[in-house]
Amino acid sequence: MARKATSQDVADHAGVSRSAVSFVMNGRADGNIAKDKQLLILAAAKELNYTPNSVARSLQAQRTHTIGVVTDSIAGGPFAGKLLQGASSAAFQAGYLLLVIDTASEDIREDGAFTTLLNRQVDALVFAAMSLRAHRPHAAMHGTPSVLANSFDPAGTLRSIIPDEVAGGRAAAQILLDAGHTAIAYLSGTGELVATERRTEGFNAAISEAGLPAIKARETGWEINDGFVAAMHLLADDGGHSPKRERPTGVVCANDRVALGVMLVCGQLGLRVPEDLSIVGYDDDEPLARTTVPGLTTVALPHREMGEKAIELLLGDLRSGDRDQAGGTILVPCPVVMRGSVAVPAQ
Amino acid sequence: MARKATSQDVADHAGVSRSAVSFVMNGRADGNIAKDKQLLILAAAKELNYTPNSVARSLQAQRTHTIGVVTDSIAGGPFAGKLLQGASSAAFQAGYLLLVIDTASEDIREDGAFTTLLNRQVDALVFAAMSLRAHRPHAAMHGTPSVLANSFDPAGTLRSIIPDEVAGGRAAAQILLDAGHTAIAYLSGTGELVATERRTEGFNAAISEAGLPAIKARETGWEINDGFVAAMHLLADDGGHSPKRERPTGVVCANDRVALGVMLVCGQLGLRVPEDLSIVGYDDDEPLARTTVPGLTTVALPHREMGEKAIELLLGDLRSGDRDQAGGTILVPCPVVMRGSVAVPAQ
DNA sequence: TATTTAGCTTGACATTTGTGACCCAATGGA
DNA sequence: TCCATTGGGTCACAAATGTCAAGCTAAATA
Repeated sequence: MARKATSQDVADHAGVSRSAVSFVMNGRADGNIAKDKQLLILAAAKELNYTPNSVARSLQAQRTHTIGVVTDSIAGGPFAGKLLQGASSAAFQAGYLLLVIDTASEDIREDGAFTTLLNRQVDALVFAAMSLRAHRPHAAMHGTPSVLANSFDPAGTLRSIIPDEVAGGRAAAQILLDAGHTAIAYLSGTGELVATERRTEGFNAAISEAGLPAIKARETGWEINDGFVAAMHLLADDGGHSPKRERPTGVVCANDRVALGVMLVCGQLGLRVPEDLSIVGYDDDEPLARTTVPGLTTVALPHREMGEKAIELLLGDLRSGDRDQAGGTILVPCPVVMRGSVAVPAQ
Repeated sequence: MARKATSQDVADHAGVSRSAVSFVMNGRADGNIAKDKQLLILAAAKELNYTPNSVARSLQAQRTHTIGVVTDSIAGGPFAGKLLQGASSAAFQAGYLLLVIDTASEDIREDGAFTTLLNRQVDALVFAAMSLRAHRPHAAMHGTPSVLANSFDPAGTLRSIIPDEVAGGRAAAQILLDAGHTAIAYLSGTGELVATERRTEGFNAAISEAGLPAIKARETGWEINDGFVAAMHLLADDGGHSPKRERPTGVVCANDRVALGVMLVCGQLGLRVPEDLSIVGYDDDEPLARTTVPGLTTVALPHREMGEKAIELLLGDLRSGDRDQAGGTILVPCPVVMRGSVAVPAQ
């Protein structure tokens, strides 16, 4: 394969000037170039299979059709890449490509990442965190269309796209309420994560609105074993020591791994899921939640959608030509994924 | 923030010509530019914080310092992105960035992906599959430095980087052999995957070299539940129906999810891991393998290393200026990850 | 003093594209 | 006949860079 054909090659081949080729390729031919010559040029272009050199085009137009993405860690969690996949495909459809730099959570690298992207003349910037957290946006993000994805600016100067965790927590509770449960337990995870706080807020709101007494969250870790231990305390018969402790018929878990731990305890104790205990997970940790028996009903984190939304927003900016945008928070809903781990409580 | 500074701006600011600036920035100043002017130019560059516009540079040099990656699916498996992470960081260190396009396993998109990347003048190409498989390389990959990662060309015209699955299967067996096990079971997964075949080949070789009788693989699926079911058959006491069936003291599993299923059965049957049964997984499915109790000893797939290796190879090509490379297969070893699920067998 | 030479500096070109300004021929109207 | 208009097409510029060849100044040599 020789050198790529240039517009000059096409012009020579068709016996016209390079400008004529350019006009045809950019849809400005009507009224400038005769119909027959248009066809001639088009034929020549096809024969040499000419496609404009997008580097030269970028230089001239001052637009690279490229969006820079700086991320925490591509391979971090189990849903790693879902956000990127959403962003990538939304961008590609609009003729844009992504330049992704992974800082591996080392803040020192962030500065280098942004200046590298700026040198490359990206049209817009995204900062994406792999788990929801506050993040002060880099200086480079002002003066170029930018959004934060799955993270938010404490100062509120930049738009941020985050999951609607409050609604998510509410939805998780509502799944059980709708099925008719009243004895509900809540394993909340631990730490001061903002996601956890908001989920708990939503959960409490739903319980209270349903007219049930407040439910105290039981703090657990985030792993299978943490769910296992917590469920042991929660479900095992204590021999009648504590007075009239009611065993819950449904439980909302901090994430799907914890939910799996609960499932395992049920197996051990001879409790059937969902007949004896309904379980709701969180995150839609796919290979896990889909392959348990029964499948885990869970509230999904909308990673893919956040990625798509981020790009949509930026493309809007680019079309309208705005340089700097006001801040604001876009909440993306957390859809409920119904599988088989929830049922009507036994009488 | 105004327009980015150009080399002309720096030249004006320092009172010299643009060429002088260019010389200084590219280390060709000695013997061409007086020392004091060099300092002057450097100062001006720093003050305007000038960095060369890499689009213009790319156009001029016919090199974009960009490598195109076409992939099956970024968010496919649980290790999705590890390969990309390795590639990305290796590239970044050398001043290259990655342009990644995800075809979502739809072959129709592949053509568009490659031509898009070619238009963008990428210096090199990678095709990466998320699970090991044969893949006929796209025409675009000839004529530009290219490699296949985690996939191989049936015609053998292109270099491919794949895990050394034979050695991996051998290593899995060897872990148990080294610990002194002789009663070993093998849950092999199912389907005609090339990875499985090679692992089995390696497993059998190790067993035979150890002087043990051949072990028949038990086909299972790939999920937690498949491991659960298989282990039930394998471990449950059948009440003495089959004559003198020896219970294995160690088991090699097709992947970590299957291994988890086996662990669960042990819990149910009251068998302790690793005292009563040693378990070896495969894949190093991280959040899972690390958080079981005990941690799962497993053979890791070298996704990260394959990504790094792919980039190293391509950077070598680019440095040497070769346009087309001969085919060949690079095997990347699968390292053993020792955790707690293997012990010396009980007497 | 004339001429070479070394050191330093700059002008000009090439990379490829899109586009505003321009040119030419022909036609229509005055 | 002359001017203006218009359709059809081209020239030249701008985008920012790297580099080669040429130019210039001052010192050094014959």
